[in-house]
Amino acid sequence: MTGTAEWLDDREQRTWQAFHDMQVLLWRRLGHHLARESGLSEPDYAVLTALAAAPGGRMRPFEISVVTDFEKSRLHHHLTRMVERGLVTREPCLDAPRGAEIALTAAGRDAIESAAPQRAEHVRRWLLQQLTKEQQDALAEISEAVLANLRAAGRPSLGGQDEEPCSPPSC
Amino acid sequence: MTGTAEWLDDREQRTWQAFHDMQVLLWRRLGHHLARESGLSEPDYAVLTALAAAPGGRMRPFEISVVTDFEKSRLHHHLTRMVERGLVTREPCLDAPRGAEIALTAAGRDAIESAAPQRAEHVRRWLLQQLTKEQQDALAEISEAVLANLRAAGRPSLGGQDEEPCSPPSC
DNA sequence: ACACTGGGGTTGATGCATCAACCGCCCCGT
DNA sequence: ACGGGGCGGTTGATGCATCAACCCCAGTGT
Repeated sequence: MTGTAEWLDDREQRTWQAFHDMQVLLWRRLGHHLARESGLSEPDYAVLTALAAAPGGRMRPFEISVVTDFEKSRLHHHLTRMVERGLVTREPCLDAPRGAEIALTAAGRDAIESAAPQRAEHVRRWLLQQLTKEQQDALAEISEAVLANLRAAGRPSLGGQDEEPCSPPSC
Repeated sequence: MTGTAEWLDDREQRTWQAFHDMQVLLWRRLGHHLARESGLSEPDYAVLTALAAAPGGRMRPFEISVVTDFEKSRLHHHLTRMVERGLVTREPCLDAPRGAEIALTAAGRDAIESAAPQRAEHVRRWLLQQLTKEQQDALAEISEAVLANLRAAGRPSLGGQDEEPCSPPSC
């Protein structure tokens, strides 16, 4: 189609395969430890982290969705489950008629404060400690490069050009 | 506890944050493209790839679970959905009483054969082309190092030592 | 004044992931 | 011959992710 080969060459294949497998296993491991030791899921952790950093432990849902990068619907459903478990409360927003406000409960703050150091330890143990300092920096640069490209191509209307969010040659 | 600081230092934090965000966005992008262009999910793709590489397009479920690294239960549920969509069939296994056999249908083979080149293109476009060859190799080495550690610690009874699958100091 | 649009939020349906328990059968030890 | 244990497979329950549609209100244009 676009003149590219059908599949990946050896170097590409090795990189992709290793990256793919590593990533799957790493998330699984981190998620399991988080759940077993803190009773929190990854999205729980993301939401609680955002709330804990906010003044008063309170945020509007759409603010949370910005920092966690969750769709509003996903976030709403997740908040509903978190309310049921007593981690947060959903209150009507005072200065906006149609708005809601999410507030951390005491249990929620306890949960995130006890989970955070464990999380740091796990990230070190399963990822960072396996790498030299040079590799850590290399991984940061790699990630930032890939991320920049993803974000650039994911926002069609931002730089002024009406670029396609799909693949460049033929979409 | 183990003498480690409570949270990550600046270098660690940068690496972790970038890696985390990159990974989330990259999977989202790849998954969306796969779904929109091929009508397949990531697990569909993994299962179909395994089957397409098997002689006759047939495998026992437990064989699939080995190569895809899916739990048997997850795999069973997923296969059920794939059967309903006509991608594979589930047949009683001839030479094993209690066993089943999964076979690729014509539709399943079409799906994977048309999806594979697109997949390769996406992996190149969103990951590999953003990296220099040195970075590709660095990412492969990083991934393999992390993966080796994950796999080693994930199998307590293999080297002879009864090692903990949890963090090393206190589990 | 009135239709339009857009943002914040909600809902329901569907598909995917995980856990726990269970069934049948084979193999092994005694 | 009989009792366990383990493996391949199945089931149901629950939580998470995604999509599409919808509601309400505010601001805007005309």
